[in-house]
Formats: sequence, C-alpha cells, structure tokens
Amino acid sequence: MRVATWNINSLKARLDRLLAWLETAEPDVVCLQELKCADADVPIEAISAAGYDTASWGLGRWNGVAILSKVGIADVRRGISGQPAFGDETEPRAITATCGPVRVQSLYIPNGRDVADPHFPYKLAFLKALAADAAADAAGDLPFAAMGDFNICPTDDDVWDVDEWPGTTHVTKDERDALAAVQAAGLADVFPRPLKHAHPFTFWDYRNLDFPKNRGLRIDLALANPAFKAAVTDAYVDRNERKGKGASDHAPLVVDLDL
DNA sequence: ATGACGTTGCCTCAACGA
Repeated sequence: MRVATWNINSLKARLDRLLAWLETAEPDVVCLQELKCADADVPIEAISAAGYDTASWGLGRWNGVAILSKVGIADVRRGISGQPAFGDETEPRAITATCGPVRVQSLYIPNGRDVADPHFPYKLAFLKALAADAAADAAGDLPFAAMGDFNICPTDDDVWDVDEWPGTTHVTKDERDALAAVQAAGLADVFPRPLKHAHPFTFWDYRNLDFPKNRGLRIDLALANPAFKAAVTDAYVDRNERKGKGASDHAPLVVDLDL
C-alpha cells in the first residue's frame, strides 16, 4: 500500500491539484496539513467521489489537519494527550486514525516563528507532549507512523544552505533535541529518495525563485515504529507536485509499504 | 522548463508561513 503526507497550504485553494494528484499517485492513505478551513468547509463530497473517506480537524483560517483513506478510517482521535494550548486555543494540529493495516497520525507542528517568540516554547512543548503521546503507538504491534510537517530540519544536510538560511527556528539544537526525543520514543525517520538533486527537500519558499534554485528544506517527515518501518519498500518526495501554477510550497512525501 | 509569494478574512490591508 501507499501512504503519503502533504502540507497542501489550503485545502480549498489546492482541491483541484489534490484531486489530480490522488488520481495519478494513487495513494491509499494521505495525511494533509494546513487545511486552512473549518470541518464544515472540507469538500468531503469531492474527496469521496475520488474514492476516499475523510477525517478532519479544522477550525478556520489557520492550521487544520486531515486523513484521507481508501481503506477505511477507524478509531479517529483529534489532538494528542497533553497537547499544549496557545493562549486559550487548542489548535487543530494532530489527528490520528487506523486505516486498514496501518495507524497514521497527521501532524502540523507549530512553526515557532522566532526563538524569542512565545510560539517557540510552544513548539518545544508540543514536541515534548508528542514524544510522550507517541510512546504507546510506537511500541505497539500495529504499524504506526507519525507523519507531517514537523517544521524542523533534522540535520544541516536538510537545509539548502545552513549558512544562508536565516537560521533562527527549524535548525536550533533545542528543536533537534525535541525531535530526537520523539524518535527516542521508538519512531524512526523514513528517509526518502529525491526525484532530482542530492537532497530530498520537501519545502521551497514561494519567494526568490527558491524552487528553481533548489533552495529547499526537508521538514516534512514520516516517523515510523518498527512494524511500519519493516514494511517500507520505497519512499520519495514527489517534487513534481511543487511545479507549476497553483502549487503548494510543500511537496508530498510518499511511502510505499509491503502491506 | 520549475520563474521572482500565496492564502485567508472582511478585506483594499494584516497576519501568517519557514
């Protein structure tokens, strides 16, 4: 089976491209982030017509996550245990479901904005809660993967140029340590192959010709438990989806499984 | 070709992204 994760930067604005990509890539399960719409505005009919069930958690113009599945959606859970709120709002940044033989989590980790911004400790707190929350699924026999936009470059190789990257967030030791703690719970990075160039970047800023110049980041990850990892036959970043008019600034990360 | 930022809300600009 084929499982993917994609930060689509607005479900409404990207719907036509999403539907076209579902038809060509034929994933069985897709984790989406940055829906930027409320649950009531999720176009479940169009997605259903493409053959997918939808589980979503969206509140409005910011954040929002979903899981699409051709193989059923069961045991849906919104959020994570101990999820920190920002201000008085618990933001829609995690949804988990069992889809056929796998359990997947669609994650949109807070950006952090700047190391001096309140969003930065919020990001670290979210990751700390995630590490604790993931331990049970990580240790289980059911293939499980926490997938999504982690907003962290795990290593300097995951940045197009760490010297030129205006590196406050995404590359700090605190963030990488917090990510390592999630992995230490029993989740391994499913490292994808790039379709072009040396590094499997998943994000390129819209500005400054970053995509044509391959000034990218690898911030979208699939962290898998041993049962999921053992079933992986291939993983790649579909950078072709970053091309053309109306693209998201992220490309899908696709994982193939012998399941 | 992949081309100089895009999306949303109530909006004519601000907030946000990474």
